[in-house]
Amino acid sequence: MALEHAILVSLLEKPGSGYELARRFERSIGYFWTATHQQIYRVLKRMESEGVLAVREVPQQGRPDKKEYSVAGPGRAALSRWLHEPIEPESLRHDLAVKIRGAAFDDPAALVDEVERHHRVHSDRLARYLAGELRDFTGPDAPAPLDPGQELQHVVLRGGIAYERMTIAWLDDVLATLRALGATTGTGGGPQGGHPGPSA
Amino acid sequence: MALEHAILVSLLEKPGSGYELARRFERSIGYFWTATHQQIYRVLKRMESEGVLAVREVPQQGRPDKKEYSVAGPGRAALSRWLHEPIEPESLRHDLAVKIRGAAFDDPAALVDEVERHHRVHSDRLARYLAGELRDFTGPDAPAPLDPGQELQHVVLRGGIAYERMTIAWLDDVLATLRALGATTGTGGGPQGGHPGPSA
DNA sequence: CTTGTCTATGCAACGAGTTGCATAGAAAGC
DNA sequence: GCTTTCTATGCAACTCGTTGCATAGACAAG
Repeated sequence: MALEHAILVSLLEKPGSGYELARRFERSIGYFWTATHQQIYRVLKRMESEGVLAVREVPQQGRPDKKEYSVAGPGRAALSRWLHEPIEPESLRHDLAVKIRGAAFDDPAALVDEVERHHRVHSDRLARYLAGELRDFTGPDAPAPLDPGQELQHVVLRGGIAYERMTIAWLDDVLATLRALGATTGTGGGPQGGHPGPSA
Repeated sequence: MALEHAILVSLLEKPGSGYELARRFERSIGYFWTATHQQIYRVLKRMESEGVLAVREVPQQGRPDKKEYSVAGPGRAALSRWLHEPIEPESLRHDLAVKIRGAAFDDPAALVDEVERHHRVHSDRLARYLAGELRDFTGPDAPAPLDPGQELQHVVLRGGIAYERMTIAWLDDVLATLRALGATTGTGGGPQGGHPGPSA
């Protein structure tokens, strides 16, 4: 399980509550890992009971108290152990690719809108990543000599940027392919809807 | 659940047994989806009981009998319905990225071997994908005018190829970053092991 | 003649991840 | 006054996915 380790890394970068972690997982850590608050609370509780995390009740004003978690000694050791273990290289799980192959048995043109929607989502993500890069690493307000932790965060972010750029280029390829199939008339066995391609 | 839909697509492309599906999921379909045989058998059973698949017992010689599944009418309809529903754009789950950020709290140089191993795995995958592309789509033995189903399979494969190329380039970036950090001496707080960088 | 590999299917148990719901005070907008 | 939004935590139920194990005949290598 890597959620555990993602939490360790995030808490080492900065201690925080389950709620704060959940928000980080929507932002920076979310570049390469996602988790809901339920999952996070459950795992935090387990990790605390195992002694890898320490908790501190922090009373607050104008908002509910929070439990601030930080990494205890055994947690650091557990992370270090994991870092020295080999892990399986990832394999993709891409629903959209399943849909694209499935379109052969339906109307390929009907997928154009969906693919365009994904294109917009990935373009937005790319814009956010690039803004984050400028803010934290390459812009004038960024710290001049980055420390090792920042260098590593930056290279991970560059990975996210490369991923989004690649995906956007591929979606352009998919759109061109779908439109070419539509132009030479559909085939599979599904319905044929005249579908004026929206301006790309 | 998209495993169900991946199975429908695969069985529409060609009917087959659970075992055969499992092997396809290691190859072509595996470019964008993975599943173990357990998962596949379980889901096949459920889909059959729901009437979306039809089974046929096929006796064989020299090997155990098999159950050949094919898509029934309701299965086709279910796939069509799914194709017209919007799906969530994917989010990454990249363990290696977690490790890279975690390396800030350990010895960054110790990760070089691991990253190089991933580099090799992705290079191998790329080579396999390119060989498959030549065999099925762009080589002299490939069918001259591709039918729509093949065009769509090809664009999905091009996605796999683009993904592997992007990943390999990023891993090069990661290696350069790790080595640069190693050269200027480690930092995080972890152990410092002299670690002669293996030849790139 | 034993070990290992390949085809082929399956159960049982567990762990990971999602969805729906509940609570509760504070602030902000209508 | 009412609804919505934000912070903050959590339970319960469910589905998805993985791991370990079992069976069983055929075939190949040592």
